[in-house]
Amino acid sequence: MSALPAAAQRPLVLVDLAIFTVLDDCLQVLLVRRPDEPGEPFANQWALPGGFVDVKRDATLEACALRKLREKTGVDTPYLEQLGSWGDARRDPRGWSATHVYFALIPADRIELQAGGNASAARFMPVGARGVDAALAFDHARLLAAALERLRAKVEYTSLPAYLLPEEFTLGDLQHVYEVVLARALDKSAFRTRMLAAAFIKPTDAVRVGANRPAQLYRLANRGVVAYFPRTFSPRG
Amino acid sequence: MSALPAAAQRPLVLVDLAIFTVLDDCLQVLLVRRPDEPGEPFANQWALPGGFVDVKRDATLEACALRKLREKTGVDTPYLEQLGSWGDARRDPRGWSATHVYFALIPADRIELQAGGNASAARFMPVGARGVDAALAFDHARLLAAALERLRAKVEYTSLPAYLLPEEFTLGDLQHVYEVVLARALDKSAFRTRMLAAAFIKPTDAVRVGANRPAQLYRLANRGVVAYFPRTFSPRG
DNA sequence: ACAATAGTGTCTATTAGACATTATCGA
DNA sequence: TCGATAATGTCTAATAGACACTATTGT
Repeated sequence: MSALPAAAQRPLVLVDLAIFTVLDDCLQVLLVRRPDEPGEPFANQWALPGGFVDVKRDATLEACALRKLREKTGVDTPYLEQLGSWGDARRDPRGWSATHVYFALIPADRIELQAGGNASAARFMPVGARGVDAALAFDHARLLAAALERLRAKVEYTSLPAYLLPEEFTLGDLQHVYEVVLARALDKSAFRTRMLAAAFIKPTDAVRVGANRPAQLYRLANRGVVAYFPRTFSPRG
Repeated sequence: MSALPAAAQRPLVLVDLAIFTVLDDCLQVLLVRRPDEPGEPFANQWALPGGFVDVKRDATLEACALRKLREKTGVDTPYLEQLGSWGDARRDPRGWSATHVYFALIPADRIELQAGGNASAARFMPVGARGVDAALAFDHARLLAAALERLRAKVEYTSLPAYLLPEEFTLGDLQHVYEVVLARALDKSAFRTRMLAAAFIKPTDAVRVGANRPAQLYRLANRGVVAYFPRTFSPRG
């Protein structure tokens, strides 16, 4: 049992991505259309972007995820977190396969969709309470469900939604993305106290003007550090 | 890029396990000694138990993890959670490899260590603030570090330590394992209120007698459900 | 002046932590 | 009676949520 598995006995290894953004006041996930070519399973169906690890090009799994992210969106350094891995004998008709799933958050204003490569089309699709409307290829429905569960759970007690915004944003903007992802309203006063106490944002020296009182602009104090709140948002908590 | 990778271009796929228990008032992790055989890297060094996925025997990654867990400990259904995956070109001298890491919690009283198979020895080793004393094979030191970080973080706001205890336990026992894993003392009154409010344990109709007032025995209300507390344990929080 | 959003203040119910007190057993 | 641990009660400081109120812009 300790011997190296014969090459033919090795599972297929893939990386898939759940890339989220907030567009039109709605949480959306990036999907690509499967190519319609001989030997390609699930032709023309929608799927999460991803594919095989290339041992020649990808030094690490994360590098592979970043490469695929860049290829699809043109974005270089969003928030990227490993979600988990799924592997079994039946999820891909081409053989025993294991996929490493990452989830990414990117601001809508930085996206430049690239439909090239293996995908004949790429688009963001709105996410409802139970996922997207389209049927997804492979087991991507459950991968997406897991990504959504993780995202919605973490939004309750972390600063993750800040990565869905442009570099500069107001506290109103921030509250809005929280409310979009959580699909419920939050109290303004409590929200502001909480965000400022967590100290993961710092005011810039600019304000946003409009048909109302100007709003202070903020930016992340440190893009690499996610803030964890000591409690959940839950009402009456 | 969409073509199936040639068999020789496929990464090696492994599963490794961080199996924790509390023994002698100390958090411990199961390690195995690498075999001293030709072609086996890191001969005689300590490592996390694990090995190649066997596409003939393992229907899924989790089934593979459970198989290895059973082979090493004789235990069938402890707490098992996927930690994440690590894959790159250099972590294993035998080639580009990706390992799926699981972490398990098991009660010390159910363990029957099995040293057979690929491992010439297996033992629990105490875990300090920065891991174990021994040097570990491969990149297992960082895998263990990640497992410890996850465990210690989750102990702050979940019922995980209950899986380190026998089926029946007192609130005193429970507080003790929390204190061992957190390496700090907790207030008894707050602890009890919190555990009972979370309602993941239910009293049995038995008590434990001793040289003091008898203690109510509890058991998990539902072994499959982990309780999440609305706050962290942090003092003055 | 008014609409609109930004930002702050006040009140209250809840609760975690600290610590004291009471309870119940064996020796 | 005493030692030991179980279990509960009391007090206080902190704070989240609810909501009212003030501030500052453009039109």
